[in-house]
Amino acid sequence: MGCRRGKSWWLHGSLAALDADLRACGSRLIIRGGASAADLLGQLVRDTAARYVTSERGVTPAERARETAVGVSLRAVRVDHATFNARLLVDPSIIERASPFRVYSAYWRAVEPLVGAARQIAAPRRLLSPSTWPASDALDSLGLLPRPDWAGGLRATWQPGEAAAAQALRAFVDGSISCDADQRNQPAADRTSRLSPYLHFGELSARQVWQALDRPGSAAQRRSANVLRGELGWREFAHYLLAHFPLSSDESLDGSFDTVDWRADRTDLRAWQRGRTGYPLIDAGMRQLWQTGWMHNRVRMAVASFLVKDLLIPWQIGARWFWDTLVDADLANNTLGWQWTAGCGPDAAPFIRVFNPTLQAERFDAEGEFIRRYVPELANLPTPHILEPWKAPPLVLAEAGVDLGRTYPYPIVDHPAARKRALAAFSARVVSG
DNA sequence: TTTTGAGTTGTTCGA
DNA sequence: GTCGAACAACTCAAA
Repeated sequence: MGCRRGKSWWLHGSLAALDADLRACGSRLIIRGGASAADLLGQLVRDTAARYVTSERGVTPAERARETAVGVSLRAVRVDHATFNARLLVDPSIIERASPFRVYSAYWRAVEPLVGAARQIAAPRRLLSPSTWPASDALDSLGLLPRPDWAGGLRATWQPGEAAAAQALRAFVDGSISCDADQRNQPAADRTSRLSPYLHFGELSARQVWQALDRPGSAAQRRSANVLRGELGWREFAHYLLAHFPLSSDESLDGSFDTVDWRADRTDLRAWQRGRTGYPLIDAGMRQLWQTGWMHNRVRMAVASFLVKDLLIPWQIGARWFWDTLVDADLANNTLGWQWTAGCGPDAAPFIRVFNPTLQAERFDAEGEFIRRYVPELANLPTPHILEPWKAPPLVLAEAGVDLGRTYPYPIVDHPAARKRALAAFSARVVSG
């Protein structure tokens, strides 16, 4: 099972849409590959006699290294290079502190008031063209589209591009924001914004979302909007953390987690990746990810907890799987999510957090609607039993066409026992000064 | 953005 | 009608 790179598929669509948008105002997208960004930009600047280059300011270590190299290369040919914070509500570097925040609530209390009411400037309708256009590689030459074509599930679910992003934002603000915050926790309800890939690819900015949320409404709507501002707050926090702890995408913020007696069980890992753990909510989530390149956040937490706690597999392995399969795979958000769930990162909880996959299903998918959608072999099981097929009476299973161990697996671990094993392994880790 | 188990209180039901 | 066992419902602390 190789990697899928859902986000490569997205990037292809995103670049195609950008090129179309640019062409509509008299410009076009130039694609160059095969060398470092610094060399390629140096070349392009010579080809076009450009005097000034601007770019978005990055956050990840790779982006920052690239910016430095580009800056050096452009200065050498006396071209100005300026970077701007376009990705975040608040630039992480302006938050002055002796030691960086490590807990979300304290971070957001300090940073939310700094989110200014930035003025929005409309995109220009016309762009100046050079006298001759520099050569561009074809978009297809980047090889971003999967071969063989497995992207049908993605095409059915998503439309990349700025226009689609604006539409998704409008639809969300008009509709889902008015719904009960509880509904947004239910994976079957489809009430989340689904804006994450647009935010990741810069087809939508956090400021645009922030402003869209800032509008009059009932008390319930304002509460709901506040919860969503908090989600943007988590996104800010994730980028802030990665900026301050550039190694955290690979290393636990709490080093004692390296001394946990992790398991490296490839069979269990594979069962998790394929959605064949025997826990219906976990399997539904993992299959949603595989089919659509996305997973509901509530379920992300549950499957991550299952991998790290129930299977005792290091969070980095799960993070890599998400990285390869999510269309919204974002280094900062992915890192924070996994470190938080593993408990080795930015979490103020004084206890080891272990999700119970059945309890989560009872709370957030009580009717088994989400499970039925992604685990069709269980679809005919009546409602209480679909959450715990291994406890269903043989007759009920037979009537639903479920043959445990054949059409659907028995649980690969017993959750209560796995929980105890995890708690023991975690408390046995070596905490050094 | 959690779960579990212990302890307490409340309810039911049969003798 | 009363008593007490059994169990459900609830709260709370600890991991």
